[in-house]
Amino acid sequence: MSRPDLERLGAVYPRYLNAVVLHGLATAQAVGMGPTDLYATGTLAFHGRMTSGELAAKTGLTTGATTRLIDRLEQRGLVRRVPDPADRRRVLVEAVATDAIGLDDALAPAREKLGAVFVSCSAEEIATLTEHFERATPAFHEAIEAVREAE
Amino acid sequence: MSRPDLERLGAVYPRYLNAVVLHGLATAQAVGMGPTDLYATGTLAFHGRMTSGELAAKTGLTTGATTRLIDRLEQRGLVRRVPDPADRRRVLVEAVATDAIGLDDALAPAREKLGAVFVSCSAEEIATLTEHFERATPAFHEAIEAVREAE
DNA sequence: AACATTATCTGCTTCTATGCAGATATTAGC
DNA sequence: GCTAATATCTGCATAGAAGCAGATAATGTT
Repeated sequence: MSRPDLERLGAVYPRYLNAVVLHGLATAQAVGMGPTDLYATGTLAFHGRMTSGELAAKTGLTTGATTRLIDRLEQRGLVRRVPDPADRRRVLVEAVATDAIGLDDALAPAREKLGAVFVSCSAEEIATLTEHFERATPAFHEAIEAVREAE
Repeated sequence: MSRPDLERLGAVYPRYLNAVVLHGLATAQAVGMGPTDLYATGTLAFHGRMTSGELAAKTGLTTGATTRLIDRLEQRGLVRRVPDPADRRRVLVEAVATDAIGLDDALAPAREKLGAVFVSCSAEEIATLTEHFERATPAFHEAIEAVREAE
């Protein structure tokens, strides 16, 4: 953070991240689930099919806890267990494309407020932001792995 | 989301938010606290002094649960209770400027990976990003309030 | 001065996520 | 085919967060 323009970013960015995570926690509470459950569902939706073990690795839970996690999600109809035909020990888990939980409603305020922020941007700014998000996403995932390994 | 450039953003952004929140959860776990506790501490650090009641409102907890929250944070030396001289029923809570918990270490990977993303940006792009974060932060806080009220 | 209101704290209870260790089922290696 | 390794599941135990209702203390209101 030596460049002068990065200075200001260094002050703004932590507050921003704090707000994003707090919003995530509030959203989970609004739909009546724990944060882990909600964001594991997101992970499944974005990543696609995944074995129980992979999900355990991504969430940082033990395999036992992950079984229970999947149970909870399945009970709510958010997720489906599919036996892996190639290896019948394994269970593939996939997100169901239904909002059985009112997540859309819970995210409505964020969509509205953030939408307003984005709409007022020029096409060029949107391009810059989109590219940033695209690059930041894997960076966060790598950071997650690194943090978990550091224990 | 009608503009063509917003289309792509709409696909990228949810994944990005998911990654940010997951990283927040992993960080909390790494420092051995619950997500609420960690991000309440952040809120205190950024907002400055705050009464117990205000903190309760910001976290969405009851006042009783907030008392316990402050107890936990105080025990870890992250926070200090200061009696309000103007109104002695009230307790002001303020963040202590010490990293008694290894948060800096836990955030190191994110700083590194994200730092790499930012450093490769032009000054103009950094300006765009900084401005966006500045505007998105209050938007998220408003969304949090809206979600809480909607219950 | 008496009463109502507000702010925080405490005792108690509950709920739920998680870990751990062992069970079960399947595959892989020799 | 027998043994070892792997993947998921189950039983049990625990810890910890959070709610609720009542207690305490301070302020404001008439």
